[in-house]
Amino acid sequence: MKSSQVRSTFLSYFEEKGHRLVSSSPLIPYHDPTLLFCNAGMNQFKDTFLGREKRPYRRAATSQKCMRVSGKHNDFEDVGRSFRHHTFFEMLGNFSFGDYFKLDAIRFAWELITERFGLPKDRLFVTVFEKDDEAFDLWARETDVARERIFRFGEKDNFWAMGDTGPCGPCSEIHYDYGTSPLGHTDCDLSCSCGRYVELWNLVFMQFDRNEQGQMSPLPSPSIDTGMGLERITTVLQGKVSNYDTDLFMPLIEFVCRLSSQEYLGGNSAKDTAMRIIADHARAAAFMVADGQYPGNDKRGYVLRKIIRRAIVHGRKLGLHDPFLHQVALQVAERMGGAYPELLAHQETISRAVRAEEEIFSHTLSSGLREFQSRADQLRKGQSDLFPGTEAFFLYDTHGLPLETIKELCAETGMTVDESEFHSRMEQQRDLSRQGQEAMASPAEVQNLSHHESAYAGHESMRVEDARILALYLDNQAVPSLEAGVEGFVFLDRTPFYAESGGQSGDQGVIGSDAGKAKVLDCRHFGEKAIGHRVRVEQGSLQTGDQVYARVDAGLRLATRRNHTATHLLHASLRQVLGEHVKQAGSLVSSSRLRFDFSHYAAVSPGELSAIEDLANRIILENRPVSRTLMKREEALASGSMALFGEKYQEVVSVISIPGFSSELCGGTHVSHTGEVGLLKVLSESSISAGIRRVEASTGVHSLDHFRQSEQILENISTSLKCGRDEIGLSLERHFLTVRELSRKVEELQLKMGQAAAGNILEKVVDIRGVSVLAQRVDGMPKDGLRELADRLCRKLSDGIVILGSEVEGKSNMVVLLSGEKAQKVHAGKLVKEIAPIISGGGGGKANMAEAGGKSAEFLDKAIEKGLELVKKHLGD
RNA sequence: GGGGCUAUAGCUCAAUUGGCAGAGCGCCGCCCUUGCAAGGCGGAGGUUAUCGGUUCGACUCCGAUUAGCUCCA
Repeated sequence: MKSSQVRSTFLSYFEEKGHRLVSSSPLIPYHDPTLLFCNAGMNQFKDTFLGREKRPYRRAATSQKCMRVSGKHNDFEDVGRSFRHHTFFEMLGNFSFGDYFKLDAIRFAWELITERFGLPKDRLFVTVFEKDDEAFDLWARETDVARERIFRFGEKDNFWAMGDTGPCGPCSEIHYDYGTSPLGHTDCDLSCSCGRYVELWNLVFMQFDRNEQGQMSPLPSPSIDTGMGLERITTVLQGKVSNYDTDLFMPLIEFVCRLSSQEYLGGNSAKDTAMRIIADHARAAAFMVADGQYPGNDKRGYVLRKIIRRAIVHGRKLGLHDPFLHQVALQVAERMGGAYPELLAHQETISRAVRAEEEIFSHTLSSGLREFQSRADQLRKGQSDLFPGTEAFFLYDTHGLPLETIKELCAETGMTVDESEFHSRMEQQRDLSRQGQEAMASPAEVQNLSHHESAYAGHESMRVEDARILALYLDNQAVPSLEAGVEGFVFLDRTPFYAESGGQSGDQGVIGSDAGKAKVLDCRHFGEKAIGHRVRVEQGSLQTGDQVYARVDAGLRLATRRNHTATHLLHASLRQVLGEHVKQAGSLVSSSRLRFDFSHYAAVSPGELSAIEDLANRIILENRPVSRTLMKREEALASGSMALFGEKYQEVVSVISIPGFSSELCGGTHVSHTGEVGLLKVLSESSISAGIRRVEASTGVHSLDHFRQSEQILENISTSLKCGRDEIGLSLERHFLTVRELSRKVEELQLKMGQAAAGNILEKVVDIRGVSVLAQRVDGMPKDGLRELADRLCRKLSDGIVILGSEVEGKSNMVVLLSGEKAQKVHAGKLVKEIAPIISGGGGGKANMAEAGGKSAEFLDKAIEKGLELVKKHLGD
C-alpha cells in the first residue's frame, strides 16, 4: 500500500464514521507563542478540548504536519542514525470532543488496523493503563484481540497529561511485533527496547481534570485524542523495517544518489546515514518554508537554519559541494504537493530560501575551514595531537563550523578534539546568555502599577474633559500629588491617550485642571488594563482624585495616524510586489517617521522599491476609505486579515481595512481616508539580520520636508560648483579628473626635485671604511618624497648608507636607508631612535629602513650630524 | 536579549613589533595564433567601511558608528 493510500484510507475511514476532515494546521503555531512547532495532532484542538472554543463538529480526523526538534520531544540528534526518528513527520489522528469515548475509539482503531489495513492479529499487542479496567474489558469484550495479548503498564507509559494541571487520562497503545529485531531478539517482551516491537497508535482517553494539588476529578465530557505516525504505519504496511525504505523517503534518497553518483545500501555507513539525514531534513525544510518560516538567527528560524546546515554538512560527505538541497526540497514539494497544496503554491519560495541559505553557509564554511587550517598548522608545529576545546569552541561559536565537521577535519590529520573542554565552554556561553536574559525585565514596576483600570476613549475623540486621577506615581512610589517641576506617572479612569502598542508610540499632550497642568511626554500600558501617562508637571500640582481634562496633541496624533495607515499600505504593497512570503517582523510608528521590518530573502532592488512606492501612492491618491471594525478573533482570521506572528490577541479584535487592498488586525489609530496620508516616500532600505529587511518611510509634511532638504542640498552643491543642477554629475567628474591629474603632477615634480637634488647631492658622499655614506639636508621634501629620494640615492650606492633630513612647515622628517653587506653593521631602526629626540620627535623602522619625525626643525642639522657620527662609530672608524 | 568575529582594487584574499598598500582572478590595450583555447607584454582600477582618538607617522593600536557573519537564550 502506497503511503498516500495509507493517509487517504485513514481519513476516509473516519469520514465514514462521521468525522469532519480538518486540514492540518501550519507547522508554525502562529497563535501559540509557547510552542515552537506543532508537535502533535491535538495542538490545533487544544482550546476545543479545554472547552474554550466551540466547533461546529464533535468528531474530527486529521493528518497533521509535526516537528520534533526542540523541548520535551527532541529527536534531532537521532535522525538518520536510527531508522525511526524524524524531524518532520505526519501524525494521523481522530478526535472526539465530548462525543464518543473509549468504546468507539477502541473499535475504530481495531477495525481500521486489522480490516482496512489488514495487519495480522497475531502480530499485534495492546497496552492499557494498569488501573484502567474499563479499557482492558472493552478490548477483551468488544474486539477479537486475544486476552493474553493485552498488557497493563504504569503511569510512565500509559498515562497522558497536557501539563501538570488540566485534562489528562489513561491511554492505550497498539504495538506491532516484527518477530525479531536488529539485535536478533526473539524471546523478549513488549517492554524490551531492542526494536522488535514498535508502537503504532496511541489512543488517549481524556477523562480527568487535575488541579494544583494533584487531585483528579472526572471531566464532564470525556474526549478522545489519538495519534498514529504515518511513517511508521506505512513502514509496517510496506513490509519494511526502516522508515527510510518506504515510498515516503526512497524517492528522495534515490534522487540524492543520482545527484551525488553514490549508492544507498541501507546500512549504517556514514554515506547511508548522510542520505537519510538529507532526505529527512529536506522534508522539514520544504514544509517549514511553505508555512512561512525562513532561516534566521533566533527561535524557529534558527532551528530551520540548523536543519538546513546539517543537511549540507552531510551532503559534503557525499561529495556534494555545490548547492543541492534546494533541489531535494523541490522533490519533496512535487511528491507531497497533492496532500499538502501549500508546498506547490510556494515551490519558488522554497527553492529560493533553501538555496540562499546554502550559499550563505558555503561561504561561512569556507572561511571557517580557513580558520581551522591556520590553527591546525600551528598546532602541528607544536607536535600536539589534541585539538584544544577552546579553539574548537571558537571555530564553532564565532565561525559557525559544526563540531561534527571539526572532529572529522581533526581525524584526517590524526588529531582529536578535546570535547569535554568544548562542552564546558558551551555551558559558560549558555550561562552568560541566560544572565543577559534575566537582567532586562523590571517586574517590580509592572506589579506596582498594573492594578489600575483605565478605559481608552481615544478612538472616539482626542479629548476627555472629565477624567479622574486614579493614582500618581513618583519613582515607582504611589504619591498623593505631583508638584510642578517633577516627572511621574498619572493614571486616569478614562483617557484619550493612545498607549504605546503594536509599534505605534504613545500619544503626547496635556493633562490638567484649574489647580495644575502637566505635559504628557509618553504613554504606555502597565499590565493588561492600566494606562500610564508619563508627565512633567508644568504649573500648580496634580492631586489623586482630581477631576482633570486630558487632551491629546492633535497635530502629533494626526501625523502618527498618517504613518500608521501608511505602514499598512506599505505592508500590502510589499506583499503585492515582492510576494506573499513578506511578513511583518516588527514596526515602529511615531509622529515623525515609520519603520517597517519584514521577512524577505534579498535586498529590495531600486526598481522594486519604486514599484512599491507607486502602488502605495496610487491607493493614497484614490482616497479610499479606511474602516475600523470590531469582530471576533476567529472571524477576523478566517476572513484572511493579516495578523502578526506569535502575537496574543484578545477575543474581540479590531480590524483595519482598506477595501480591495489591505486588511489587518490592529488596535492602532488610523486616518479616515487614504488621501490624508499625503505622499508616502521610502527613505531607506536596509538589512537588519539574515532574511529580514527594514524600510523607513515618511508621510505628509515630513515627506515635503524630506524633498525640501534634498532640494537645499542640491542647491548648495550647484552653487559651490557654479553649475546647473543637471550638470552636477558632469562637473564633479571633471573635478575628480583635475584632482587626479594635479596629484599626479605633484608626484612627478617631487620626483624631479629629488632627481635634481640627487644629482648634486651625490658629490657629498663620503667613504667610511668602504661604505659610501651620505648625510644631507634637503628642505621642502615631504615624507613620501624624502623616502623616494633616499631610495633612489641608495640604489646608486652599491654599499651605502643614506641619512636625509628635511624641514617642512616648521616640522622635520628624517629617513635612514642602507644597502649592501658592509652597511648592515648599522641598524637603521636603532640609529633613528637615538637621533629622533634631537628634533623632539620619535622614530623607528626596520634594520635597513627607518623614519623619524619631529615637531621642531631647529636642531635638524645637529640630528643629521649625530647620525653621521653614530654611523662612523658603528662601522668602527 | 547576551556574547564572539569580520570589513583592504569589480571578485577572492595578502601586508612580519605602527614605517614604500600588494597578489591571483576579472577588466582594457598591444603582441603571438588560420580560428578557438591558451600564452607574452603593458595599463587602468584604493577616501584600507564611516567618524573620532593616541603617535613624528595608523591598513595596523584605542573608542564610537554602520554593515555582514556566527553562537547562545
